[in-house]
Amino acid sequence: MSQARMAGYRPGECFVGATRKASRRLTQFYDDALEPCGLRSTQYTILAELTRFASPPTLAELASALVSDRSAVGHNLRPLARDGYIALEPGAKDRRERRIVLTPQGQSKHRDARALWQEAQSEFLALYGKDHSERLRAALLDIAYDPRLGQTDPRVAP
Amino acid sequence: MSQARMAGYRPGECFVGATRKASRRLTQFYDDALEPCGLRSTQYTILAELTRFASPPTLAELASALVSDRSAVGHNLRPLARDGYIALEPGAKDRRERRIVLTPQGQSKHRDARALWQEAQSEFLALYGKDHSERLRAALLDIAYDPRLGQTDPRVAP
DNA sequence: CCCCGATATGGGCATATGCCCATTTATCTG
DNA sequence: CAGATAAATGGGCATATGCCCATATCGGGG
Repeated sequence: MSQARMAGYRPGECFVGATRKASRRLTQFYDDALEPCGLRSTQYTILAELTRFASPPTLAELASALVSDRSAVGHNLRPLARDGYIALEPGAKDRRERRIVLTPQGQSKHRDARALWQEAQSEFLALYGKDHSERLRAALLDIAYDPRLGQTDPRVAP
Repeated sequence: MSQARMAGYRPGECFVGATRKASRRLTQFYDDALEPCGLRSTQYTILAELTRFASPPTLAELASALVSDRSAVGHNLRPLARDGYIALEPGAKDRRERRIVLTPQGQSKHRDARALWQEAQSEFLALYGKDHSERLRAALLDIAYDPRLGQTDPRVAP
């Protein structure tokens, strides 16, 4: 939009609006950085989260970690499974479960992507400063994991 | 996920990951609050942004204000147009433009939704405190409108 | 006035997100 | 153990987001 039209504009005061705007801008920033490896921010985040579990998580466990809906995670896994980065294995004890396994190709892709991610991460830190950035991230994670703001998946509610 | 499995889990350090997680949680919080009026957070945000313009904006102007892609905004407008809350009028001078007009029904719906939104907003403020909330929002809007993080729409790039 | 490059938008595709409902499997209760 | 209940997931639908390409229109240089 032109500077003239932008002049009278003031961003709203809505917290979800501000968060979603920042989310879109940052997604573009990280997507640009990850572009050489062919992963989107969401896909990189999923591979990275998988490496944080001691053993392959179920869909519900990964969804909980990602503060996302189980079905959404299920959908998000399809392109990754199609490209061979993850595999879904039936649970050994509970055969309703699907354990999400990072394949060797997935581990390799994660290492490649991590280097690109680190560049974006460092650039962001350089732009906003370590203290400010870390306070901001802590505040965002407080919100993300705050059960007072609502259940991530209503099917889990008591 | 069970407390036992959650115990060993630590959220990542990625800024876009944290922002997207917070975005998903807050979207659910505001969506729940807006549910009685039938609007989603995104839709409420669009109606609210439209009231901030002195005259009906073009798609590109609204997309810029929302830190979103022009095509995405075009798609987002369809349900709102279908339900009669907005209308697209050809630009008077430049007939390539579509000016986005808030209809009387849209203005009415916005008023109803705003009351519900205000409740969620107040509840959020009560949970996180005025100072902390406002600092957080300012930090997020800084990021959202920071051109150093990338163009929102590559078609605008030089 | 006509061509040419730039601009505003639309269509199509892919991924992202979440809801509801159906199916499968586990567990509990009598 | 049979039936009811609960839990884990998948399928289908709708919206959200963004990319690429096509189309319509505008504005400037001959």
